[in-house]
Amino acid sequence: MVNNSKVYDPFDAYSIALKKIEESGIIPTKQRRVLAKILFKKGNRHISAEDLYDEVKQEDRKISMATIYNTLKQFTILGLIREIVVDKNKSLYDTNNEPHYHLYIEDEGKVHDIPTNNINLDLPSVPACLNLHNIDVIVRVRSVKDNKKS
Amino acid sequence: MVNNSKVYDPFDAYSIALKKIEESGIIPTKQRRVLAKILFKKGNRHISAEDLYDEVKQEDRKISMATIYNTLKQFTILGLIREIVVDKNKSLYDTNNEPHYHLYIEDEGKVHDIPTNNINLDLPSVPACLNLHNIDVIVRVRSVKDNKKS
DNA sequence: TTACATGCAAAGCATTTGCAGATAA
DNA sequence: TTATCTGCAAATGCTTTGCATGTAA
Repeated sequence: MVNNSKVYDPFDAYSIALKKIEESGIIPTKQRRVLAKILFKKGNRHISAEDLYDEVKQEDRKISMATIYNTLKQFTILGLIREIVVDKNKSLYDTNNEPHYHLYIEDEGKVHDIPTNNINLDLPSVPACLNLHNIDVIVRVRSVKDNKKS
Repeated sequence: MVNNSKVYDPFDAYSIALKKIEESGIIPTKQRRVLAKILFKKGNRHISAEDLYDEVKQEDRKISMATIYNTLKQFTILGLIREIVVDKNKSLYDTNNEPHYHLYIEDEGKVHDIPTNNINLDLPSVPACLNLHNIDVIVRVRSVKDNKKS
């Protein structure tokens, strides 16, 4: 018996995530709960697999990279997080489930959210033969101090 | 002496590209001209490094992958093409220099252009401390026939 | 008990790099 | 001639996979 039975709190992202995990049929193992806590107990995040690995270590635990990747994939399929591909060589995982877009500061490798109400995106309707999955908007910027050519 | 001295045609994308290459100071070597021809003589394209490699081979030539990657990077820096990262493990290079956004059909791995006049994107103004580099809009869709969950 | 999950190490794969030889001007 | 470029092979770095072991219920 897993002892994580707290009362479901519809305003707590971690609580919501745990509920979705349980409902989905996958087992809420210790690793999955630890990762969910890191992901959802600290507000909206844009976190890489390696960041997660390090944060687990900071809690004097250890979860293998294989499990971290597996879990990130499962959480993505469950709709708990969203993968954002800002750079060829690194995926970030976004815990913000509200519609929003991203400001990517290239020289820092950091992502910030842009609330949707600041953006007005009128798309032509998607053809009936296609299922809309996602709309990624990434505004790519560089710090002014970093004035390398174009 | 490189024998590619045709009259500059301001309406031909290949001609424009060659001119920019010459003006930039990099040498318009045979490899660079072959790649520029493939990129710009066939209308707007979204092509991967491997696609390019294969198309060169179809012309009974051979250009090494290292050179292809080097050239794509240089052309990107020169502003001749734009790198679009649709998927974690593959970059595509876009020869369309007009402002536009992308429709990405995930199960096919294909990208189509969405003309800008079909989209109305009102962004909050970028803070003065940042240089706007690019805005990527990727509309991710799946074929209806491909009805895997979520 | 048993299906499912984890973790290690190895594999995979796109991309980059080091460097010797080739080439443009 | 000489700076620049090319191509091979090796290296890199993120991510995935195979498989033996562990675990939740």
